[in-house]
Amino acid sequence: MKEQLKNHILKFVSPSESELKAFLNATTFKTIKNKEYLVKEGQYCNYQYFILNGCFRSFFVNKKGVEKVVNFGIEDWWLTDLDSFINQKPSELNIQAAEDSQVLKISKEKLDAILEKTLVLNQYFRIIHEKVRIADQKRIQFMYSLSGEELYHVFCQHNPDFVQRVPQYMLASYLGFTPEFLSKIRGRKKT
Amino acid sequence: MKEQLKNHILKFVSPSESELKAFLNATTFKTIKNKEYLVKEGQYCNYQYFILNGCFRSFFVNKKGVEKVVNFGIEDWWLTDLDSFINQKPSELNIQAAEDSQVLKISKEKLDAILEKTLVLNQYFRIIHEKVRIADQKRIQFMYSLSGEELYHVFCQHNPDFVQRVPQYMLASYLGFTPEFLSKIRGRKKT
DNA sequence: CGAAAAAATTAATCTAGATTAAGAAATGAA
DNA sequence: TTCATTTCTTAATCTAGATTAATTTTTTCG
Repeated sequence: MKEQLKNHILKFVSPSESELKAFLNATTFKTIKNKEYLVKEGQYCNYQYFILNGCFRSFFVNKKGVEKVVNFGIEDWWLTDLDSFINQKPSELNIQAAEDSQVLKISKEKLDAILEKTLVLNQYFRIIHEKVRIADQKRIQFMYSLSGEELYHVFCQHNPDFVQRVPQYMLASYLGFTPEFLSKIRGRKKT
Repeated sequence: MKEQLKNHILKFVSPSESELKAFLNATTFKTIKNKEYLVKEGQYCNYQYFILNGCFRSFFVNKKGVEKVVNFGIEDWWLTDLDSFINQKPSELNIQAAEDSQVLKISKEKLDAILEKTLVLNQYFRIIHEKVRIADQKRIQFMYSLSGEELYHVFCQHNPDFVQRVPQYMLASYLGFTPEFLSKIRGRKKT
């Protein structure tokens, strides 16, 4: 199943056989059942996770005790609490499986050692970061310019398959409103 | 003035003299007056800008014709419209000086050529991206959990110096509300 | 300096979405 | 196949912040 990560890397950069092998060997396979946690608030997040299949949400709990979904992750995405991972501090986020899932994980020590000396893998992760930043930028732009109802419809158009996969209340939270309001929207128009 | 960029790079990575020189030589100096544009919506953004001094805002204009400030940039920050720069498409953002400013710029061609072969500079930009992603993450978390009033006070606490430097209406836009509302907040409590 | 432009304030009114509270459906485990 | 848990819906009420519009203050620059 490391083929899948290999293919993902080859989409963006051209490592030598040995560079690729060294990296893939540094990863380990893990299975997670729906509702189980990859990372819990307060823990140190010492791994970066590549999702092979399944689905995750990352969320935090606000002062009122409400869960706020910050992100989703699906096949072929890298997921972690970056702040915890990079700065070695307790995580403010939880990362929880939203389906039975499989991931490859790599520890900070191993990743650091590889990034210390391998050009192509720095390129790979630089490119991944660029892509995420562009996506986040788009998301902020949407959040700044669309109403809740518009946000929902745009999200459904862009991710028609994905909408089916997570409960409505997670989607509502991710889009920045309450499940009751999402329900109201869905009552208005059929999408 | 390329000393400043050099020092910034040395904070994060350890290039050889020649790697450093090659990179610095690829940058060119530019002065911009307050209100002038580095990037305009619709243009291709072929440069990445390192701010030596001064201040910039990036914004887009929403459907209703209202300017939405997406980000600010100050000394020692890299600034660009990433989507336009990376994917070579017309920019959706404007980047405008909010003070008389000075920058170093590097073209996409030159940067690509350098990143093609230099480990340390890939590390440098990877680290920059990591930092920005962590900051963006924090920002999204704040936006999801704080009221407008709280957002404003937290922002003032974290950036007391900066608050003086930009007009209130830009700050309001950046925080996601109207200048009228910001004015109301400021009327309530003194900060 | 003084006029014009840009920025900030104030106040009245309005609305998208929150909150609260029940009940209905769906899912799941035993 | 049933009981319990989780998820979704509906509806009434409430509020943070938008909108509009007029006024004042500050900045700019000839």
